[in-house]
Parts: sequence; C-alpha cells; structure tokens
Amino acid sequence: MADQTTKPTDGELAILTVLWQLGPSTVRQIFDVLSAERDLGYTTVLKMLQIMTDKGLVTRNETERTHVYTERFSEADTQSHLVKDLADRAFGGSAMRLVMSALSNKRASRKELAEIRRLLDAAGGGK
Amino acid sequence: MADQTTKPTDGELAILTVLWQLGPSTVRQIFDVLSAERDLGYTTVLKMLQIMTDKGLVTRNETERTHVYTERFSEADTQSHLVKDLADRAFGGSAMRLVMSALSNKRASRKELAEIRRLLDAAGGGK
DNA sequence: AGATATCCACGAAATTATTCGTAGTAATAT
DNA sequence: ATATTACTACGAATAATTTCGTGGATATCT
Repeated sequence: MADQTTKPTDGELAILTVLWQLGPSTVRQIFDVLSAERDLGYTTVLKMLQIMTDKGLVTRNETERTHVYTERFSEADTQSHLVKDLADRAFGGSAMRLVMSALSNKRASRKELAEIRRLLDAAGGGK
Repeated sequence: MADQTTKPTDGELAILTVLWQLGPSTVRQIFDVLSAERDLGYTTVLKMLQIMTDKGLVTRNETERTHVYTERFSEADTQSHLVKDLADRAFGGSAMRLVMSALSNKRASRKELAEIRRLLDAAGGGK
C-alpha cells in the first residue's frame, strides 16, 4: 500500500492533522495534543500510529528508542483526495456541485471571497 | 434520534441517493438500482433500510404489505451536513478553505463557473 | 542499586458497519 | 389446492475501527 488510494479514517485524520501542524512527532507529542481535546489513552494513539504505518499513511523513524512519525502525504493532497471522495459519494462525482453547496450555506470573509474569485479567474472561462 | 445529527455511512448514502432520485421506493426498487452497479443481496438492502428506519434517516409506510421508504432529510440538507462535517474534520472547520481546495484542483464548466460567480456575488462582500 | 517512569509490541475487547441466510407469511401462478 | 414467488423480520457472521491492558525492555531518578 504505497499510493494515495487509502482514505484515512476519522481517527487517522485527527492524527494526521497533528502531524501537519507539528511536523515529525513522537507518540507522546501527538497524544498530548489529542488528549487535550478528547479523552483517550496513550496506547490508543500508539496503536493507531502502528496501524497507519502498516497502511502506509505515515513513516516511522526508529533510530532512536522513541520513534518519530512523519506523514506520508501532504495536507493539500489528502484534502483534495477527501474532497473528491465526498464529491463522488454525495454529489454525483461533481466537485463543482460540492463547491456550490458549500458556497450557498457558508459565510465567507472578504479575504476568502477575493481568493475564491482569483481561483475562479485562474480557472479560466471567466465572464 | 430525530434530528439531522447523524452522518449517514457510505452504504446509507448510496441508498439515500436512490431515494432522492426515485422518490419513495420499495426495497425491490432500491435493490434493482444498487445491484446494477455493485454485487449485493436483496436482504442486505432490506436490513439497511430497517436500520436506517431505526436511526431516523428514512420513514417507512407499512400500509401495504410491500413497505415504501421515504428519505427523512433532503438531498441539499444532507449534502450541506456532509460538507460541514468534512470541513470540520479536514479543513479546520473552514468551509471556505474546502471550497478553495476544490477549486484549485477541479476543472469547471463555463456554466458552473458562472453559477459560482453568482453565488459569490450573492454572498456579498463584492470585489 | 533499586524504584520509578517511559516506551514499544501485541493481543484482544468493544463498537460500528456491512453482509447475508433462514424462517415465516402473504400473494400469485399453475 | 399446491407450488412457486415475493416480502419482512431477525439473528448472526464478517469486517473495519477504536480502544486499551499487559508485558517486557530501556532510561531516569533518588
């Protein structure tokens, strides 16, 4: 399992989020972040990281006794993978319909709106 | 469980999609659509609909021997619920960042782009 | 040194999701 | 009326996910 075909589970995504934030981290570091929000045990995080290593979602550096984990796929890649998955499952495969749904329900800041317009222009076919 | 707090699973979403397409349907009708794409048994669909009834995702009309199932939440509501869920899990709660990710990876038709611009204008905070 | 804390490996329980078989009943066809 | 087909209920097997305890080893503290 080496490619980006595996959709991370909810728990795995929570761990990946920490890794994207902190960079390469130990179980302890990840545990500290996650246990601040939610009640869970140290070995739970450890086990999940072992599983994620098997799945190829993270890599593990074992040169030190305390192992260091690194995410295998960038945040942007994973996000785009998840967006595509949701588009497939709930929007008949159309990411654009997903975008329209998000836009019709959410309030965007002026800055965000400007950024979206920029992307729209870049996407071509502009008015 | 009466409100829109339950995120449908993948299997449940597949069934809901059929219901949104066909309107109120029997197990047989849903089975016919789903089994055309993917290999699964009749009683699998039946069981899932029973579970979805318990969860409150669908309602069941039992006046006839052959029960008729109806979705409990609209497609638009469910979509927006799922978008929010993904935004929370993978985009730090920002639906706009989700939108930006989708836009930066997808090719939109001229028509879709126009629609998105319209939504942007409606969202206020114009350029 | 001896006690305490930290860390990993591993098994396994608990939970949730998916799948289907069997049994019983009602409708339909021969 | 008998056989076949269609339908629901229900239990249960399977699989995937989440959770944690125990055991053993290494490091650190007193």
